[in-house]
Amino acid sequence: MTDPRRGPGTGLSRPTVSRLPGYLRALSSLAGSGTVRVSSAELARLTGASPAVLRRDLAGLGQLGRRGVGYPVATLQQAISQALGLVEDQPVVLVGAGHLGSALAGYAGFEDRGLRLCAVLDADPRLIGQRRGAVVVQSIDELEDTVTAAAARLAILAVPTGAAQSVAERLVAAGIRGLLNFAPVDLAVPAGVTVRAVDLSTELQILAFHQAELRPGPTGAPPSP
Amino acid sequence: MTDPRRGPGTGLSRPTVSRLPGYLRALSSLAGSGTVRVSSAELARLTGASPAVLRRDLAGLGQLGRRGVGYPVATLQQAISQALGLVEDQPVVLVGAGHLGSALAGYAGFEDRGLRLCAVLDADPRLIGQRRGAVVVQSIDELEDTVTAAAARLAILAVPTGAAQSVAERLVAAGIRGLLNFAPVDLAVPAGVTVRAVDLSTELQILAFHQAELRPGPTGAPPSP
DNA sequence: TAGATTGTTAATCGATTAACAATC
DNA sequence: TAGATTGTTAATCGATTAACAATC
Repeated sequence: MTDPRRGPGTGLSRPTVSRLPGYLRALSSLAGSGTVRVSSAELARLTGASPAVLRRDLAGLGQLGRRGVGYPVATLQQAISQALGLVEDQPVVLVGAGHLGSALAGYAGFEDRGLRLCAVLDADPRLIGQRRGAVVVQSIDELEDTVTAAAARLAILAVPTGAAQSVAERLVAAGIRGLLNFAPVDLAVPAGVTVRAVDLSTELQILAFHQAELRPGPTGAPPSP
Repeated sequence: MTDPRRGPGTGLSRPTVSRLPGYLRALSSLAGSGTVRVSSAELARLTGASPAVLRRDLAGLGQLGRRGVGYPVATLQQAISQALGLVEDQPVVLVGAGHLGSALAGYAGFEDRGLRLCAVLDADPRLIGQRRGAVVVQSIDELEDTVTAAAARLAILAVPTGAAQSVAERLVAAGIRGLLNFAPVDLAVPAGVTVRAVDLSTELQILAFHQAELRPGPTGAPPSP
């Protein structure tokens, strides 16, 4: 056994975990329109997954569907929320109240999705005291106290590139275990801490490849839809 | 042959393409500090990839390194830029000049990374004429003309969820082939168009799983770093 | 020459797909 | 019963890893 990356008990692969939020979103939409039951074929269509992958993913969460019938929407929502650790709202600390941080704080989907923005911090004294979403901007000096008080394990980093690494280190030292990094830099963190990076350039560069790749090939006829 | 997803000539796998921007970023940093040569071990360390994956990825771009020596930084930058289709700056259209759109427009790394923000569009008449980054906000009525005039194939969608699908359709009809979607909705697009989605909730929910997973297991002792 | 490092091959690992028996 | 749909198995596919020969 070299690297047992799977968690204790939960036998969910990385790709499976990355698809669960998408299922959850589609299920919320279905629930919102009063749908109580859904088939793997329908949910797959809504999320872009294949029906086989979907059934396999869901089978990993327990005996949720009924053969010949489908899946109960509410049960599925509960099971996925539980698997992701979102049964109780997860407190999230946001560092950075600039343009990007403000936009993220205003995101209207935290509560609905098992997340709760519990604090916004910034180093700029002029921003302290201003409203962002449902909270008031605090000084970054209060970082450690805030993370501890909220028992937060998730944080969003929307600070200038030059500050990202040191703020990340303070967050981790205070107890943060999952970091969503919007600064264009590769953070170094200790084992046991997960970083996900969102970088505008990276995303656009990947898209650039795909659009460049799909030039009309040597065969003259363009592919029909 | 069922689904030849690889492009004409360029034999780059999806995971390889998604790693190239990271290499490019590390190389820019190296070049900035005057480094002219780098080994796969060092570049791997900087980007978090394994040296073997890195060499394999780069081998797909041509004969770039020299055995016993390493890779020339400048040559590598050129080769990756070429592979991604960024030798000439790619024009990018941004739709949405609200909080998020404004933050994205202010992103200071477009030019350095082979991208050029060529227009910002919004439906709100009060925003039209305001500066965002290096450009002035135009009416969304000019969407088709703008995309055509710039020959843009990449666009960023930072509009309200309810508007995302219809704006996406207009962009695609005007010639956009790669869409970076910040709205929390699964866009339906025709074949040949690539969508990448950035969703705050999705990212945080994935992080929630990882931090929940890493609870101390049944064995008493916490894992040492 | 000796040491270093790439490019490449073969082995391993893991995920997806297709098919179908179980079961509602 | 007949039709539908899940849960699961086996086959396929693709990526990563480890090792090393080639070569600077």
